[in-house]
Amino acid sequence: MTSSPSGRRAPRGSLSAAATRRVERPAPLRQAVYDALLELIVNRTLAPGQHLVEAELAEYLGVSRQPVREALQRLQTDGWVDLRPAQGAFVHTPTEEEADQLLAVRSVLETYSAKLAAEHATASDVKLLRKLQKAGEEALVTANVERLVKANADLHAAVAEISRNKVLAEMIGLVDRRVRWYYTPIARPRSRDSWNEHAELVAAIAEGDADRAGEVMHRHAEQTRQTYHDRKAPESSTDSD
Amino acid sequence: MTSSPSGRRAPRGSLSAAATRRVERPAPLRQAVYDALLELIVNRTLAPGQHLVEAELAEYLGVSRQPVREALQRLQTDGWVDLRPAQGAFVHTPTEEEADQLLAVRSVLETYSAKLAAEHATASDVKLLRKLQKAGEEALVTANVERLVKANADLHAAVAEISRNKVLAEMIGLVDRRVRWYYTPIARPRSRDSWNEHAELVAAIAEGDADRAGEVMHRHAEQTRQTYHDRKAPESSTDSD
DNA sequence: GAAGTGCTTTTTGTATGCGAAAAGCTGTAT
DNA sequence: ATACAGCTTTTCGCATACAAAAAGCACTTC
Repeated sequence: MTSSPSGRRAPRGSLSAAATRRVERPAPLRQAVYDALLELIVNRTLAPGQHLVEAELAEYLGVSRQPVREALQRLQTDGWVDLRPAQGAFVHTPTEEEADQLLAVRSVLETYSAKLAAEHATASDVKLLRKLQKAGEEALVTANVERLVKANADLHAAVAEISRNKVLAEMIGLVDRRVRWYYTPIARPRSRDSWNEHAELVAAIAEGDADRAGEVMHRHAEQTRQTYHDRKAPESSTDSD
Repeated sequence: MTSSPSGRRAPRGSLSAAATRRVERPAPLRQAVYDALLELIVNRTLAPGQHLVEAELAEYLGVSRQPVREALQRLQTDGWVDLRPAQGAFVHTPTEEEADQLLAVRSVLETYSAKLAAEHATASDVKLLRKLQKAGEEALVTANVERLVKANADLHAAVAEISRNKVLAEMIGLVDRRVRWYYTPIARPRSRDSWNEHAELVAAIAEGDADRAGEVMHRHAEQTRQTYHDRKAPESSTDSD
């Protein structure tokens, strides 16, 4: 939006170094556009298969085509849209096969992530996990789907973070977001079990038991995968939460 | 089976369906630029840390800044350059930590890939693997480093392909290329052992022994990782064989 | 009436232009 | 001589302009 240059003055050397938190960078417009489009895709405003016309998006977002183009191309490499050579961008249509493949890869990555997390977790890490676990269980009580999804994502992201492998964490982030996109419409039924498994996982990490953490996470991921397959049969029209 | 979703117009009855090879698309310029820049980075023409000026690259490649920009941004998401907000692109400088993390992720992904490959390999798949194995051993004899690196990449890519998991294969492709970038300078010494392990891997896949294939690949990947660490400190490792 | 062909419209791909931010340099004052 | 301030240069980020390709439509023809 309007990023008015509100007198951001470069601090002189006289300022305390600790407080000199790198002032927010001009925030590249393409990033904002990327976020906006991703949000529109994830919440189904832009339907799978839909043709995305650069000019339309540009006008809708109030920017020129250039940032839109750049955002679309990054969306492609991240698997959200298909960019056909001289034809433009289409919202990616997830196939059953692809969903399963993503879930399989996720399972492998998350299992490894859990193992590493158990090896590296500090006391404060465990504290954070317990906090997230609690937040998830609270969301479970209120049956707020949106909060549940976020709590789930936060916990998994935290585990990935604690694994101390940035490359791994980044990959998990990408895969998880796409899995969530496919999975959200049917996320409700498994929530209870899912959080019980999470609790088990946190316990294993707290004990520093890598093998057990990996095993629990593997079971958790495969369970999710199974649930996806079981649920896939009934074509749900609109699930309201 | 998942048929083509929508509107793929059936070819005229008069045309042979098999021969209707989709004519090559105009080949977007950004793709050519991406490939060119990646090549320049991998072969060290563009050194790590170097500042890449759009205008210079554009002139050098004989195109305008636009395709260069788009290529640079994709290079960023793939981890080859760092795009600092208002400052431009810099060739990514791999850290020791990052290399190890990549090797770790690669190990996990490739292990899973090998397992799947053992489960899905057909007779012709095995034939292909044996051919690639033979090509590698020949390259080993001629001691042609470039050919060796390519043969190695081809074999691993083939295994990923045979796993029948496209998502996995794509990820392995990304990770492997970066690993190779870090690893190539020291690729020579381990070639012999490496190809012995490859032979073992192919055998396991041919037998359809998923556990063994996974175990062999895991050992192979961890060995590579170890070699990387040993080599990094230019100790007098004398002969590794 | 149906099929094929050529034209028009739409949309992408590439190039260029312009403003702004950051880095570098020079001159001056202490 | 050094350090700071202000200016200049460089380079990016975004907008716009133009050309080429593809899709859609209407017209013609058999």
